[in-house]
Amino acid sequence: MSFFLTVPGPLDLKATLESGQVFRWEQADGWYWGVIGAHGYALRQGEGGLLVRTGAPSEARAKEALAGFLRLDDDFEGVCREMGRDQRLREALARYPGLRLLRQEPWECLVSFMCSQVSNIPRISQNLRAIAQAHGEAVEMDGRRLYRFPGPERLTEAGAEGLRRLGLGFRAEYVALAAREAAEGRLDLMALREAPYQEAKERLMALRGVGEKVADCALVFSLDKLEAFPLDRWVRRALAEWYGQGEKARYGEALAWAQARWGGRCGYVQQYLFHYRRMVGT
DNA sequence: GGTGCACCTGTTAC
DNA sequence: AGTAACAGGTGCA
Repeated sequence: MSFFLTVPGPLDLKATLESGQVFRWEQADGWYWGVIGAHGYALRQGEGGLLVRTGAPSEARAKEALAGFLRLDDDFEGVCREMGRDQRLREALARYPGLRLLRQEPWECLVSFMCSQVSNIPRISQNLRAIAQAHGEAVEMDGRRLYRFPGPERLTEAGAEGLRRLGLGFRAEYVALAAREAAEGRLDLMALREAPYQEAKERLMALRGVGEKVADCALVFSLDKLEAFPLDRWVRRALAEWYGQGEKARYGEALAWAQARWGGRCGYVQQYLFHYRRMVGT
């Protein structure tokens, strides 16, 4: 099935899918291929929206899934107007209009950022593809084989050793432990969507291998906590160079500074600072 | 509570 | 081509 998805406001598909939020969307034949929920999708930039091909059962269901994934329920243009009051963000917005935050599936998102520590984007992608290919359910679409991300039960079976063989290194143990907690019902990620920021963050940080930064990534990219502000090397560099903040400031202090300044826009601001600073180069 | 080191291994930089 | 530093942090002494 194929159709056109009208999107209000700017949407830059490439920047959105390649700005380090998601790691498994791949470009081929001029389309971006990936899985949302149980179905395969191919997306392509269009004027005023996206060209969509999908194996989803109905157009209505596909549109609903895409609206959720792309966070079309956010007032993106309103957020941009507010961000535009800041000099640096205005530059970033001019350069990358339509860079969106995504609403990912929490389990894959958590695993993604557990895998991200002291790694790099090519390797993170490789790790996640290896996990999906080895343990995920295949989804056929238009002659391509895509994979769903395996659930906690399956990754519990795979175990730390199995994950290590896929190249996760020391992160394998962390993922295996989190998988077990989720599979046994001690970790309910979906429930954290309803919990307040601080409470959800504390639950995540109780997991081995999840510190403040990884927790904030899971919170902002999958658990609807747009006040989260993941502070990685790039964002710290941006705050130091552009806002006179100490690059070595304690996480909590830098976070408080950002939240006081940007409030519920922190998620979007972080994404723009990260992407812009990374594109500017070292 | 803060500091310094180890952790797997693919990329990247000489 | 080969080698060393570095990479979207975190746990632990």
